Amino acid sequence: MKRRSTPTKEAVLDLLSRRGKAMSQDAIEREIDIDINRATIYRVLNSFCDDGIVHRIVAEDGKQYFAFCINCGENQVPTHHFHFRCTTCKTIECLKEEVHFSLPIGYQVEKVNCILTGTCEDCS
Amino acid sequence: MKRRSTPTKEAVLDLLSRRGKAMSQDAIEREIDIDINRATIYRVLNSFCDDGIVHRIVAEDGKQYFAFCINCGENQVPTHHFHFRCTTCKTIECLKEEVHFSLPIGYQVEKVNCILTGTCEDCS
DNA sequence: TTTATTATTGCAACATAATCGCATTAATAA
DNA sequence: TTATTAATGCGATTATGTTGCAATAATAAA
Repeated sequence: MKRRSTPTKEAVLDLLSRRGKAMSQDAIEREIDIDINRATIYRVLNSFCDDGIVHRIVAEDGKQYFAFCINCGENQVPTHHFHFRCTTCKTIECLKEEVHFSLPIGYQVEKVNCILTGTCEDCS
Repeated sequence: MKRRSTPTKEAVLDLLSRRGKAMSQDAIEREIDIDINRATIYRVLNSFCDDGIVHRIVAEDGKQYFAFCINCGENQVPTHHFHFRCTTCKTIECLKEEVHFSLPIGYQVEKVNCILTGTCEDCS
């Protein structure tokens, strides 16, 4: 399925890159200029994830957040880093801090999801 | 509000301790001997969390998992450790591996939630 | 032991996040 | 300019988790 360029996709990607932080679907719908349907936003975000353009973070509020991560290389395998969710300004940002771990024998990792929750610099 | 001992609470706690892994509400409802209402299970689990008897993990499937953690001391401040979610057997277990990180200045952490997802020893 | 207090439970309704089917629209290739 | 099919909007649906309320039952008090 070949991707097509649309105003919706451009607007979402532009917003994510301008914010520099991870955003949830509802935050995107609220803060974006144009009117985009909820399902469409999810579909666009999921396709971005499939293409490795943005990455998905699930916070301990159970919600998905999407980041056009500046720290991450786009096409290279991303190094695993911590994310910080601020409960005050409701944003999630990628930290430079990398996640290091070693696994017991026989365990195979596919995904890493590390969230620190609290108050960020701007809000404390 | 003083806690009371009930068959429901005992059954849930017993199941969690026997499993030794974190379980979601639906897994508990499915695997427990007696018939317990969904809302009740959530209420029991939440009260356990409030009392520090079990701890809550939110995986990257967005669901809450609850563990009567053997590695954690019960009353002491828990050290942050990684959790491993196996997509095959649908369980989450506490790893001994501790989470280490340092934060940028001005950031304050309240919660730590680190999930590794993949295939566990038994399933690989 | 009996009674009173109130924590606990079940049920139904509700809230929110996320997905899906389907018809329509529009981006791109021919 | 036309044909193809990806993208979109809409409504319905699924899933997770919570809440209000009346009924039940665990525990304290008499």
